[in-house]
Amino acid sequence: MKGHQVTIIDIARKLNLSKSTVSRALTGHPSVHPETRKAVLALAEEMDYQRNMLSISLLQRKSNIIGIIVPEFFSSYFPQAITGAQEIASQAGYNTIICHSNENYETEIANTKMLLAAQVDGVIASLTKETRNFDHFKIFERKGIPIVFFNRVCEEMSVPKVLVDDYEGAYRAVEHLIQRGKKRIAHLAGPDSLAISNKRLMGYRDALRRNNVPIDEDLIIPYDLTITKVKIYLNYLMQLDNPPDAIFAINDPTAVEILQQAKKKGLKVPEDLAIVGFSNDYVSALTDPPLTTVSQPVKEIGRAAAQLLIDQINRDVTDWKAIIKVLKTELIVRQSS
Amino acid sequence: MKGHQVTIIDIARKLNLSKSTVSRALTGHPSVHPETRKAVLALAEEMDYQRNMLSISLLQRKSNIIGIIVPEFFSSYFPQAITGAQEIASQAGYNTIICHSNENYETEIANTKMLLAAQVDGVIASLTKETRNFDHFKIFERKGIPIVFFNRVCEEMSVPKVLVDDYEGAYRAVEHLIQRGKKRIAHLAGPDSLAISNKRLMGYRDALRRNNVPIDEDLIIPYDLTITKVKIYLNYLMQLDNPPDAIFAINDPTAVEILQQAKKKGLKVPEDLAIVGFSNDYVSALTDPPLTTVSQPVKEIGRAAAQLLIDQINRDVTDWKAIIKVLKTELIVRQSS
DNA sequence: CTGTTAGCGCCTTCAT
DNA sequence: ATGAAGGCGCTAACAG
Repeated sequence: MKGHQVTIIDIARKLNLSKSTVSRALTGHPSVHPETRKAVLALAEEMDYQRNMLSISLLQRKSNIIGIIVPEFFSSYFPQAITGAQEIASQAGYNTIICHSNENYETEIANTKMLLAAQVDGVIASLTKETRNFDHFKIFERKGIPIVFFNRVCEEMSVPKVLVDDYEGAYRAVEHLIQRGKKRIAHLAGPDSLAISNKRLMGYRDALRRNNVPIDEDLIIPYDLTITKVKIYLNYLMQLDNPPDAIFAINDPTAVEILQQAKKKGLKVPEDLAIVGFSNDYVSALTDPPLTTVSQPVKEIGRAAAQLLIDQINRDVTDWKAIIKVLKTELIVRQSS
Repeated sequence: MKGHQVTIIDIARKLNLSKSTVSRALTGHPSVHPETRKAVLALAEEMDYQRNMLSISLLQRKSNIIGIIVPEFFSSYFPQAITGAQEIASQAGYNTIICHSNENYETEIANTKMLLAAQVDGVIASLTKETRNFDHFKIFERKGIPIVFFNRVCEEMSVPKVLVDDYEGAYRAVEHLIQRGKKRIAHLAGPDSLAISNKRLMGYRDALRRNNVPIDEDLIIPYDLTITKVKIYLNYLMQLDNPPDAIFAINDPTAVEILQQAKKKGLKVPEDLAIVGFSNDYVSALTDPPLTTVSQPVKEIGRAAAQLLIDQINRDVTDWKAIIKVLKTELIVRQSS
């Protein structure tokens, strides 16, 4: 934007026309002489004219930008979800600004401020594991900017959300381990700040309870998703008097790390220790042995979130609908269990 | 942006001040009464006032947005590179708009048009495997908008680029296979539209040549990076009268797929077939056996690209420098070779 | 079919 | 220390 930008005025001058006529020709307005239109379009092309969205956004009070905030970019989950969201957004004429909060609450706040300043028309977000206060998200609501959460959602805000049946998925995963004959099933859980952690934990508990497997609180370890800590918890678990014979992990990166550490300890998977993850990340099919996991339709989640958001944007603030969309998971049984 | 946006005028009215005074207070201009400033800042806070970047961008003819175009989001490479780039960009006060071309030439063109319309101050790009014409990128140069390529760079444009020593990396990888006693080393190469394909291929050839291993053109297969085709090529190779005893793959996803398919065929890795990849993706350490690969400092590549871009943005068009930064790779030997 | 005018929200002269 | 005026690039309303 440093060199001289070609504007409508440049074209108007060269063609001896008014700005408005040029503008009309460029925007496909019907009432403009075919000859004039042709001349304008030809010159615009020749001069590499490009509409300045900034001014249009300012004028129309609509930026056609959607902000997306995700906590990390490490697993294949969020990149995939973003891909789905962008697909729908760009079809609807929206650009996207992607932010990662890097699992950091302060960064998340900074991201929301930035999106606000950028005048986004809507926001799709998934929380950091640290987020317990939601004021920075509530500002959007107050300003009439719709927001949609997915995966890591804000429970206390009544806005659209896209989820999977975490409880169900966890339940089936654990029941599967029981059917495999496992009696001491541990759960490496997520932090209790995240609703998905709690839902998966509930699925775990209920699966044990209904199958009359005693619940041992020592086998339930909530952790902060810092992958390097997995080793410590695995050591702890295996040194119990009555160690687990299976672990259900909150997500695939965790399961993969358990697997690596278990192998290092000389444990046989699944004989000594069965492992089940959650999400069906790209890696989970490639490990040795391949990982049993609960798959979710990640791209579809992104698509759904974008669609719900665009619906909200097109609706008047007064009839916003807090639709909660729950997608299905599927248990994928591989050789780690 | 649908509800009423709080503007400087709103604040001015409530405080019985002029717009300019409020603006000055907000921007930290020195010549404003401390009392006034305090009142303005307090009210701004209370009203959730947020500066409208659109108008500022329009006025200053600088959007503070950097566009990033990458071909895919599937391997961990591009997400990681983007993370590095955003780190530097946001430190320097730039937002980023991320586009994926999805390995599609037309989409790449659409992306560049969009970034142009969004008035980005600069662009970081990595080409699709299909891109052979670069007019859509040259427009940026012509308009005085700097552009930096990384990984998949445009050879015919004299702009900053960030690369790794692909030739070196490939050379060392192949030499390593030779040292392991392999005699028939195949290369699953990338499409010749990409410079990195050719450089890695040259490294492969030279390593064989200098070590007096005959080059068999039948063992060199350029392909379009469509992962599903790997199976076909592996079948072809293994059915040769004199099949390969090792394969050097253009990248890790390819190597991982070769590994999976080889195992399906009952081949022992590395005894029957050694495999080496390129990039040290997250997965490559987790496969069975873990993959030998050439690692690159991906995040650092992203950082370097962003830094070079910001340097260009801050320089006058007349003294843009086409700095080419080459980062080091490192051979990581694991059990697949 | 074309031209004129006004203004989106902000900052920057220039004036007081 | 504060105000008033102008304009970034564009479109929409109102005139012909």
